[in-house]
Amino acid sequence: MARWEPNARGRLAQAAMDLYSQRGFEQTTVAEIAQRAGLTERTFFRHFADKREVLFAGADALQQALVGALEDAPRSLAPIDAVGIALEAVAAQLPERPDFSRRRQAIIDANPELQERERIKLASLAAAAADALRRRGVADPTAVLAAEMGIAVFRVAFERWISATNQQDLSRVIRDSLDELKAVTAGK
Amino acid sequence: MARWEPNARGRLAQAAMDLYSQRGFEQTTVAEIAQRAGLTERTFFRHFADKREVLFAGADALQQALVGALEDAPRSLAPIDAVGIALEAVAAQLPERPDFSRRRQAIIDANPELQERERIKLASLAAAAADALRRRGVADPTAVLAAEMGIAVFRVAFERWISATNQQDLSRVIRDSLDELKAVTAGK
DNA sequence: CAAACGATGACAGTTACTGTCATCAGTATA
DNA sequence: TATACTGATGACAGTAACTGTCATCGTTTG
Repeated sequence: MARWEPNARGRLAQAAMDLYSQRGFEQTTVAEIAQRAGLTERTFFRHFADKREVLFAGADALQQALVGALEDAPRSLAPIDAVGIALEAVAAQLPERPDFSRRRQAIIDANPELQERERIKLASLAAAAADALRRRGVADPTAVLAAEMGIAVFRVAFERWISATNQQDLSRVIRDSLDELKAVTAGK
Repeated sequence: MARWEPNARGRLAQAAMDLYSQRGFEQTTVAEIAQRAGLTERTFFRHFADKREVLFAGADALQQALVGALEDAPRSLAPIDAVGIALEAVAAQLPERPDFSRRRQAIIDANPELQERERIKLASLAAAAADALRRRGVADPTAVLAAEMGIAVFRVAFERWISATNQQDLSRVIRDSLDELKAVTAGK
């Protein structure tokens, strides 16, 4: 018989989501999360670097999808369009239904500390995209700007996607938002 | 005679900059900052919301300059060009010489927590710019995208400006960077 | 001149996070 | 089969960021 219940990390993440939803992020202590998961506070910090990180553990997979897609994209594509393809690869990593993303985003939107972490994760995505573009031969500052624009498009599209009224695929919303971006910088 | 030495806030900010530079942000305690300023830890937290905020207290003035310039800019300008003018107004708030900005940025670049705070401050600038654009009659998502583009341009330009080799005005670097942005989204 | 004010100090309390050592079921090794 | 090793967890003490609260006492105001 196993010495411990399996999937400690998953239980911690679930307990954290539940408590952050119910009481709010600040009003939840790590001790409470650990207790609900049947573990100790110390073990929480072995699985997650800090109290916020439990909501952002999935970011690594998104970053890998982004970079992989940029490496595979046809070299003939302009930087901004390669980024567009990469954004759709990121979208493919998310569940088809936005329910989970909505729950998670509501928690983040209710707390400034979590918004800080979200922004730095997005900045990290942008930096990884810029690196991948440079490996495609795109020079700075074009690489940085194309990457930042891609992330801006993703943010706008994601927000639309999880909005209550939206009916479309994230992939579709991304394409539309990218087109609007191109119109903006064309000075229209 | 005054009951206390004047400019407690300024002394705290100076002490913090000095110590963050010498020992690094993490290795500096708030108690040390307060002691160097001749005050107590409790007083530090009356002037600054947290240990990071002491490096970002100037952000309010930048935001006001940004919004003011957007309100004053000719309505005939395309959103992205109005944003360009607003960025130059922000630049005018900074000292002409990048020395101070370099010192400050070196501290931030050495610490992830400070980078989080920097990013959320920039995000706040972007949100304020988007609001100002909406008041100019620019619809979403154009307003959001133009604002985010502007902040991306500012980041790139600022980094160039404080680089050791740069000789140009921040204002000039901003104009150049904005032109490069336009080239990116034109699909070149 | 008395009362209200406002910046600061003193001090106790909470909690995020870290370092360190012990525990012990499972696994590899001699 | 006995022994050593491993790896996830617990136990526990410690640091430091931040908060709440009350006291202090020059300054300002009526």
